Amino acid sequence: MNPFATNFDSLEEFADRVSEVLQCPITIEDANHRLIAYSTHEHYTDPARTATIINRRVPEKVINSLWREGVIPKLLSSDEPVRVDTISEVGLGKRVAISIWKNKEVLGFIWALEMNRTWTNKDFELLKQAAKAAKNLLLQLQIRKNKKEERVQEFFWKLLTGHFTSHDEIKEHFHLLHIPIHHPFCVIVFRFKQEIQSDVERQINYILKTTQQIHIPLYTIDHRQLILLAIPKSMEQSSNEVKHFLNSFISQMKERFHVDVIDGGFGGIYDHYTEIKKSYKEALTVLKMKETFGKQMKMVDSYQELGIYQFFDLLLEKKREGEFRNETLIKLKQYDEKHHTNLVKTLEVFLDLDSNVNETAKALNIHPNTLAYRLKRVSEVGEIDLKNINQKLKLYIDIKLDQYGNT
Amino acid sequence: MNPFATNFDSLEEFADRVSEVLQCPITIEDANHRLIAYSTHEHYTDPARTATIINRRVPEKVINSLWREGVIPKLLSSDEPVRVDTISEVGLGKRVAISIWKNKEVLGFIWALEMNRTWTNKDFELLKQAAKAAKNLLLQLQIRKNKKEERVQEFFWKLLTGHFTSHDEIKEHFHLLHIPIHHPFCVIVFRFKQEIQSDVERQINYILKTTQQIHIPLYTIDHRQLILLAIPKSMEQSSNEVKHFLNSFISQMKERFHVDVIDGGFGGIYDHYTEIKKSYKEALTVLKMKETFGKQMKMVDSYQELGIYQFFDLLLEKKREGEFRNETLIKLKQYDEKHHTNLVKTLEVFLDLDSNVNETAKALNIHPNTLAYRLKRVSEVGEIDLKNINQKLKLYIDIKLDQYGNT
DNA sequence: TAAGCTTTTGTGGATTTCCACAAAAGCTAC
DNA sequence: GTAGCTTTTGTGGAAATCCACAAAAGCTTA
Repeated sequence: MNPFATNFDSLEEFADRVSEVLQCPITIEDANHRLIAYSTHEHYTDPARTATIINRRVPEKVINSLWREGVIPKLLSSDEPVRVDTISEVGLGKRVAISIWKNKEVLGFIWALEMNRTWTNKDFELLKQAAKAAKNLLLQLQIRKNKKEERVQEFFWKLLTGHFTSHDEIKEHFHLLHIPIHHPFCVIVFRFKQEIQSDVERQINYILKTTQQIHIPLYTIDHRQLILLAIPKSMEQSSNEVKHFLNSFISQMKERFHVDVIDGGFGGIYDHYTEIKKSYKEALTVLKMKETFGKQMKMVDSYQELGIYQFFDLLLEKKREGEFRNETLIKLKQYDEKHHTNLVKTLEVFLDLDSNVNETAKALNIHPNTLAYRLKRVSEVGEIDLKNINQKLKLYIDIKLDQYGNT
Repeated sequence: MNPFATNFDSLEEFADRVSEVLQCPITIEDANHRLIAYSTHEHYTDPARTATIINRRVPEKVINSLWREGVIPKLLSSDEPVRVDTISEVGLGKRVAISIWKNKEVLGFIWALEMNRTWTNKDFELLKQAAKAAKNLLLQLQIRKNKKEERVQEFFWKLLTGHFTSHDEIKEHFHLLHIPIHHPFCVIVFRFKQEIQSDVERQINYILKTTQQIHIPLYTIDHRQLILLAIPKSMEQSSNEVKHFLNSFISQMKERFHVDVIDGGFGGIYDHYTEIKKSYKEALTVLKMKETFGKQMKMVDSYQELGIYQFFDLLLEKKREGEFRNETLIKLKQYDEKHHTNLVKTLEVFLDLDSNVNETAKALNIHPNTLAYRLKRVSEVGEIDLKNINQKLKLYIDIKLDQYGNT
């Protein structure tokens, strides 16, 4: 007879019942390792469980360990109980886990601390029955969440498109939707290789809900793009934190789910909620520039780091109107064309590398004297003084702009 | 009895009559040394006169010599005949000159080659009578010119404000107004210290009409500004020619007429007549930037030479909208404020001087090691890598933009 | 006033840059 | 193919830069 066949008023009651039957501490999580319920019988509890209960979610380092050990992949691929060995670095004692399924989707997990006893086949069977019973309880949670989600999505798009005009008005909305928020914040945009389908969406959700590097009160998906509102933890290191999250998100998507994220970028970090739109636009600019200037933008993730490329859009627009003709560049290009030389490219690399002779020669695989000769040629042909920053800068920008314009 | 009391059909006839009476070659010029008429009796003629007749105006080097020798100042200040000695460098033989007056204004000059004879008092008297007689003949020319001038002015303003849309249409208008023109051209703008009054206007006209460095088919005056349409002689050196003219105009206004021209600038050199407006706008931008960035713009006259300052207007506009916040600059400025240091200024000079340590130290009157220390401080405080051109450039531009914005 | 900090100046040596000169290699056009 | 050009690579020495270390000077604060 199924000991979980009765009706339960709450998930807490259910957790206690399972604990009672299996004689061990029980923790129930949703698919994103958020704590849903836990048993309260006084048993031994390991540090991992304590931390989970206090934070109402599983600590990220524990999740990372479970991925590394292959526990979670196993749970995501079958509905059988999985034995987990001690992982002492993260304070995790021996336990048995099982995933809760609905159709082909995992709704959550039940974790049972193993204590000092041997699990019999009967125990495993009971756990499987518990998982089945938990399904219906979890489904009810899901439905309530989905309704709210729709309203939240709409709200986020309004923020991104600048629908609201006052900081306090936005604050009020966050409050009404029970979304905890504070500043400073920024918008992160990821561009995926392919349109984001619902399975990938679930995986994204998983990573976003489990990460504890930064707080993500809102996110939405738009074709190949994933847009997040992110709140870094510290004030000082905010930019680094976001950068770090961005990179770990991309590598986790790749490693855990084999999903290719082409790139990501984030806009300015602001305090005023009306600046969400701006940060969003800036994040998109970062992506655009990274796409155009591949190589040299490799390490750039933020709008701040874009440097002069911040205003390339603006300049390009003017350039299209025929502004900013650069005689020097025209002459150099003509010369290159005619004599099959590489003056422009040489100059570009030289300027890229902060006018460092040695590095440039190395980068171009030429003798330093060859570089010197070419640069002398550049001054002559282009009638330019490379010691004059103004001329130099203008030329540099025009070279870059030229590439940008021709893409 | 006055031998010039009769009516003359043309100025040529008049010139011949004067030549006959005084027994020497006669040349009549307007106030700007344009040839109006000359006698044709076969007499000896010096190279200066020959060149004047062939070009229909006095060669510029001859005019310059006459200024240097004090001849022209004398002619402009009295209606007495002036004896001019040989100036062999410019092929000018001995002659006697007199200015033609109407009220307090000089309308032109009569030049008489002295030949190998001695001038008597009677001869001088005759020359004075000739000058008086020439007055009425010249006035008729003036009136015809003034009417045309009004139409020309209107046309020029239409060009400057972009009233015409087609190159050929403009060409046609030039043709109808009998204004010889060809490309490439550019617009030059001078800014005077004070509003330009009619006496200064006449002096300006004098210099513009006598210069042969570049061709000036149109010019107009607008409060403190003088706007020219200029056509350089050569294709290759066009920019240098305009630059040279610009500087000599300013120094001539100063030396000859004691009129202060604050500054001048010229726009791009273009081929298409519809680009007159653009060149004009660019010339104004040059003046604006020279005003704002005084020192470092000293040698800059053209839009080309403006370099990165070409798009400062554009950037400033964005900056006013709250774009381009530069964390580094903010931090540096805060640090300077708090510790009474000069990190920003030091950095600015360093970047101005193309990151040259020695020159910067010299310019700031500090020890090179002090500079090194300050730069190290800049990297630390501003969290910036001065070897990264992108960061460096952005910071440089933001520093300059900051100054520009605060003026 | 002394202690603790930042800033300036000094010294010396390793490294890099700059420059002039020259030989070698590669292209182009007759 | 060879003469005349441009381009590349090499050598060596003067000048400039970079860097570590340290002393001195200047400010701030208890």
